[in-house]
Amino acid sequence: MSETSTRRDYEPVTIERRWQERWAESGLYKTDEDMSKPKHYALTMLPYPSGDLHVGHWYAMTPSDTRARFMRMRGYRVFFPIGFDAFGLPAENAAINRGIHPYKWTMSNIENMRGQLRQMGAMFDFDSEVVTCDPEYYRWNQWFFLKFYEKGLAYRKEVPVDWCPRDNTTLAREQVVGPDRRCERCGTPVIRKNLTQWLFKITDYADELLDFSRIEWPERVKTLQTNWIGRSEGAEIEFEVEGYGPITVFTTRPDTLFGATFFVMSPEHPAVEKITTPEREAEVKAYVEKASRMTEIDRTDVTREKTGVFTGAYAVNPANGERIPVFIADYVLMGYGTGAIMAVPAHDERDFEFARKYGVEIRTVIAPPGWDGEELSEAYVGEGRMVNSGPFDGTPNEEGKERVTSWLEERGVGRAAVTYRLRDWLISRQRYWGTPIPIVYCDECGTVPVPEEDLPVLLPQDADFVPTGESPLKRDPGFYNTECPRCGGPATRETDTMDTFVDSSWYQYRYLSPHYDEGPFDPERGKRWLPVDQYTGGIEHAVMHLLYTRFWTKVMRDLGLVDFDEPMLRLFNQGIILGEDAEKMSKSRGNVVNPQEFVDRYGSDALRCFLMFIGPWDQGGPWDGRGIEGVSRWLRRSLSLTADGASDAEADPSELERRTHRLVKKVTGDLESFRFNTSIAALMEHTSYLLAVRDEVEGERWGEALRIFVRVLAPFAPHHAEEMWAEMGETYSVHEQAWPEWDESLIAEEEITLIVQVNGKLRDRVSAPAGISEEAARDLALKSPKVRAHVEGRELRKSVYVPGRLVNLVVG
RNA sequence: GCCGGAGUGGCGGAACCGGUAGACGCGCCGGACUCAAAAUCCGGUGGGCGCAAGCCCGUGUGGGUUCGAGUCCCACCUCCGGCACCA
Repeated sequence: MSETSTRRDYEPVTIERRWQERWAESGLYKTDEDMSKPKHYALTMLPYPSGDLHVGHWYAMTPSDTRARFMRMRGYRVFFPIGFDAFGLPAENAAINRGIHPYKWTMSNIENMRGQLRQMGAMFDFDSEVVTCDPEYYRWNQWFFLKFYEKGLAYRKEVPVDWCPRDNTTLAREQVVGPDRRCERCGTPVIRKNLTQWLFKITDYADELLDFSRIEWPERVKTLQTNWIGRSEGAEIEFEVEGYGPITVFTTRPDTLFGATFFVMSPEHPAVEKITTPEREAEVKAYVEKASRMTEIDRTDVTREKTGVFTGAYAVNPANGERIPVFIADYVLMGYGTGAIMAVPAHDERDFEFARKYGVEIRTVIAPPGWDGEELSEAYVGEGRMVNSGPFDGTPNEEGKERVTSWLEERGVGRAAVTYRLRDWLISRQRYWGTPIPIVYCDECGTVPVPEEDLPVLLPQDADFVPTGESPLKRDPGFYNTECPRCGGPATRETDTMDTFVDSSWYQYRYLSPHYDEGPFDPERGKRWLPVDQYTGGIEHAVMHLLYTRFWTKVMRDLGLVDFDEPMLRLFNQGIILGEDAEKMSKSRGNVVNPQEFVDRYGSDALRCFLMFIGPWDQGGPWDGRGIEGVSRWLRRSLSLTADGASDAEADPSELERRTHRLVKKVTGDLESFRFNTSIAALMEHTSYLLAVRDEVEGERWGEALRIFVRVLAPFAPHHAEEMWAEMGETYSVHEQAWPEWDESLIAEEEITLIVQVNGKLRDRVSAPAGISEEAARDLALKSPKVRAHVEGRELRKSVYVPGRLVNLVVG
């Protein structure tokens, strides 16, 4: 029977289903607990249960699976769990639109997606699955909240918050994106509100979060987080405001203090009302009023002309005792530093613009190179020597920063200070579908945490969850009204729920023991598996999830729950898979690729391999519907390798061996560094070679070469490799086989192709023995007629020899 | 404006340490099989000149370093991502 006729009815879907069943029956992917092996905790970001796995999930998860399988074959015990990030807005919105309860909607989606995940053929250990909307899970969100509260890391405060008018809830600052400040979820521009909200004190960890020395993460993420935290070093300086008292400013330029010719406060600064003189009151009030009505977008528009009003008050510059006018202006933000600044127009562009407009003195105190004493035509922000600065004249300004700071310190009017851009994490959400915050308010006892033993505070099933701007839980009397755990008197519950980023901040710990009920995770399991060795997921979480989970782990360490500092040692960010039109996939564009269609037609392995083949994983790229055909063709062709061939043994056996070992080396190196695309290219190339020599290789050697090939293929195309392995009569399962080793000495070739260049230009390729000497190589090169044509009649000045590769003849 | 990243055939991409530019795949062209088509298989495929051997050009642009540059350095252009009145 010819190979084409046996393969004509090749049906990947049938084969794949069969193996998936066999794998499940035999428990092939139950987590290996053999403690004699080194551990490898591989984690892929958990999906939101939106209903169906889209091609983006495949793009994120199947290469992660390939990597995990590779580690398993290399002798690690691998933990590769999966779960569902099940709280959040889409469930509620779907519920509102279709009248289904969010719980039902979410659970049926999860059920559906579990099946789809199995179809991927990934080695997920489904026994460790976590569903974050399960009380068994969110109970521990509440437990953590109480621990944070005890440590003073959870607090409630009236703060200006970003409010999404469409989703009817507050957002964390990280969840407001773009220059026009839109909601990260729905794209609606956010508005400002003042609300009393719960926050987590992530700023306590700002400095530690800037330290990436213990993790191998992409530079990109480290930079994004560093910028987001935005550490600025400088000084706090107290300015005495006449008739009021000291007001503190923050500056990064204490060296320019002598040039502070005016003082500016944010319109929201609490002292504004008190310092304003009666004759300026009306104007100041009007300005404050106007500023408060302005949207955040207009307020922070850099291109807007600076405005402000004089308060009538004067402050004293502590450096030189000069009286300087106090203004309010909306370019000073209450949310950064102290909400007040010393304005140095000569050395700050904003202050310069303001001073020009309002006729304030612009006094140079840092001399630009070659400065002749005249007034500057624009702010000079560069380096220079201090001038007009009393005792500091002549000091280089960088040195001046420290000297002025200690001078202020000695006089008790200033100190070195650090300010961050990072704000505390606002976790309150006015929505139903989230973890209730375990706090009770009692008239007698005030704010009372729910005792640990009363957890979980269950989310009521029958609440009316339509959002109105207030938490739906407030309208549920059964939930809202309760007893004070302290005095037993009547009390009410906190009705806000937690940001869903709380759920994903620690899920990697819960996976270890999803049903453990004495703590968030079983410490014994933790010792075996923590921390996560390799995390994979999208870059979009750089300053949200990836920052929160680092914060969370540091708090867990300080709570004595873990003994390490970082949750994930290594991180790899995959790119985004785009539509065929190279645009982001979206329903409105109609360019969404449904993976199911391709699974049904070509099989999971073809889809997996195609997604890995498309390009570098961190780059993403457009989907190419025809490209998958090529991958499918390759897999089908490779299947015929297992059919018996003739055994005339004509092919060069060392060539087969060399290529096989070279393949192992190549794929091993590529998989170590996530280069799936070139791995697949090498596998394809090797397949073509094997097909070409198949009838010319003696049986034993052929079998050995093929066993290596199939094992190397296994992480990429797990079903396909399993099928080939079985057809070869090998014992189940290929996925329990060891990753093949390669022998460097077998890779080396005896004959090399020597490149011959003349003046750096390629002129010929000649065959030469591998260890050829420089002299011999040069002589060989000079014998080539092609080379001679370029050398003849010219002087050979020198030659460059790269052993085993090339010889370059330099002629004049 | 500031901070990252990237520009290579018709397309996705490869070239990992400065040493054969374009691996692998798609597409396209030609051939085999077929009554025919699909599928499959074989061959070709950066551009220009040439019958050919071969020669010249070619990795966003311009310069530089080097025996040799897609790769290193300088300047610039374009695109993508992030931040942005942060004192």
